[in-house]
Amino acid sequence: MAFQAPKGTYDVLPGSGFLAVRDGLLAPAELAGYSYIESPVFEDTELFARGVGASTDVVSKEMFTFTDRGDRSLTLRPEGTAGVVRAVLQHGLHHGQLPVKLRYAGPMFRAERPQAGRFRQFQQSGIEAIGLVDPALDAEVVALAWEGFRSLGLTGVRLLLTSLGDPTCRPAYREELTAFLTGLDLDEATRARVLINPLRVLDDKRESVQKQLAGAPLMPDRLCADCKAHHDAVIEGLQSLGVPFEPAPRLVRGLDYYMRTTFEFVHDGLGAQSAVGGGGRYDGLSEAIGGPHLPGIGWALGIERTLLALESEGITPPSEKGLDVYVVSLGVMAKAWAVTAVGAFRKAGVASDLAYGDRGLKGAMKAADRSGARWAVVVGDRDLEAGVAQLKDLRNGDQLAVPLAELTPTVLEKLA
RNA sequence: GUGGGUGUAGCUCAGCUGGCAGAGCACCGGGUUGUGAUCCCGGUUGUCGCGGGUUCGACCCCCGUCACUCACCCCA
Repeated sequence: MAFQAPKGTYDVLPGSGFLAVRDGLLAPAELAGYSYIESPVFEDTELFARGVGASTDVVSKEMFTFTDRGDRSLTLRPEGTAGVVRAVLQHGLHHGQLPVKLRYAGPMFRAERPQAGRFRQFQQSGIEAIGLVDPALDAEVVALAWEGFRSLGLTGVRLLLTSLGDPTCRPAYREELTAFLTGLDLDEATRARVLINPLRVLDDKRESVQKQLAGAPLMPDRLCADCKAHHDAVIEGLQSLGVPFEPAPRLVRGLDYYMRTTFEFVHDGLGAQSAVGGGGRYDGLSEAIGGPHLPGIGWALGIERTLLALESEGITPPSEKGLDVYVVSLGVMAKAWAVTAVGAFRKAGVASDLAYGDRGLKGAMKAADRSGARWAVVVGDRDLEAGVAQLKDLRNGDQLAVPLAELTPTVLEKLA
C-alpha cells in the first residue's frame, strides 16, 4: 500500500463505537444546559503560549506550529479550553447570563511519541462553565463527567481531587516546596524542573524520587482561608451528589492555568497512561490571554482512552442504529421495483438498503443477513405479477406475502 | 528526544540447522434453476516491510533502513 495514516494518527472505522462515546460523554452535560460550541482546530500560536503557559511541556515541545502565507504563526490546538475562552471573549458571551455553559468535542494535536492511548491527533469531549466562582458549580461540573462515564457503563473510573490554591496561597507554598526539593538528591533534569514548576516534581513516577518526597509539604495543607472554604464546599457538594472521590494532594496538571479545584479521572485498564480525563478551575486564564477577569471551570475527557477503558471492562459501546429492512430482488423488473421500494421505505423513516450488484439469491440473502436488518423483503418478477412482496423475519425465518401497497405500512406497524 | 519488542494473505498468526509459501477466520461460488444465520464441497487473495551482503540455495543468518508497537519524559 502506498500511503498510510501519518504517525500518531488513526482512522475511526465502522463499528468502533466512537460516536457513541464522544456524544455519550457529553449527554449529561447537555441535559444540564451546556450548549454546543465549536472553535477552530488552529489558533494564533500566542493564544496557547500565554493561555496554556510557555513553560509547560505541551507548549515548549509538543505543539504543531506553522506559518501561513501571511506570515502568521498558527498552532494546531493542543487542548480545547484556550480556544473556547477566546471565543467567549471575542463574541462577548460573558456579557449575558452567567455562567456561560458550553460543551465541545473534536480533535486535539500534540507532537508526542505515540504509545498506548496516546496519539498525535486525539479526540476530546469537554465542557466549560465560565463566568463565576461557586463551589456548587465546581461540584456540578465534576459530577457531569462522572455521569458521562457511568452512562457508558464504566465502573472502574476513579476520581482524584485536590486544590491547587490560588495567587494568595500558592506562591508561599511554592517557595516552601522549592526549598524542600532543593535539599533532595535529584538528577539534573529534575532539578531544572524544580525551578520551572516545582509542583510537577510531586508527580514523578520514579521510585527513587517518590521515596524522597515522603515528607514533602502538600498544597491542601497550605490553602488560604478562601481556598480552604471553597475546597471544603466542593467536597460537600460532591458528597451530596453522590460522587465518590479520592483526595490526591500530589495531583498536578500539565497546563499552567489551573488553580483551586483540580481533578483527574483515572482507570487502571489502559496501560501506562491511566488518565481518561482531567480538568479544573482556571480563574486566571482569561486575563492571561488579554481578557477581563473571568473565572471558569471545565474538563476534557479522552475518547480513545475511554474506548480503551470500555474494552478493558468488556463493554461494547453501542453501535449505530443499523437497518430495518433489506430488499432482495430477482429479475430485471423486480430490481427496478426494489430501487423505488427502498426510496419509499426511507421516506417513511424505515432504514433500508437493497442488494446491489447482481448476485444470486443465495448471496443476496446472505447479504441481507449480514446487513443486520430485521426484515428481508424478497421480490421476484412472479411476485410483482401477483402484486405482492415476501416479507421475511430474519430472526425466525417466518415469511408472509404482503400486497405491495401495504408493504410500507406493514413494516411501520411491525417496527412500532 | 531515549530505550525495548515486532514486521509472512483482508484479519489473527504458524513456518524445524538454510531446501517447493502455510493454517484458521473472512471473502466469492456450488450443494438448493426463488431464500440468510448451521452443515458439506470448491475457489480467490503474497514485493515474506524495503535495500544490500553471505550461500549452490535466504521468510530464516549478517548489515543498513523504514514502519508499527510498548515504555521513559509528559499528558487525555
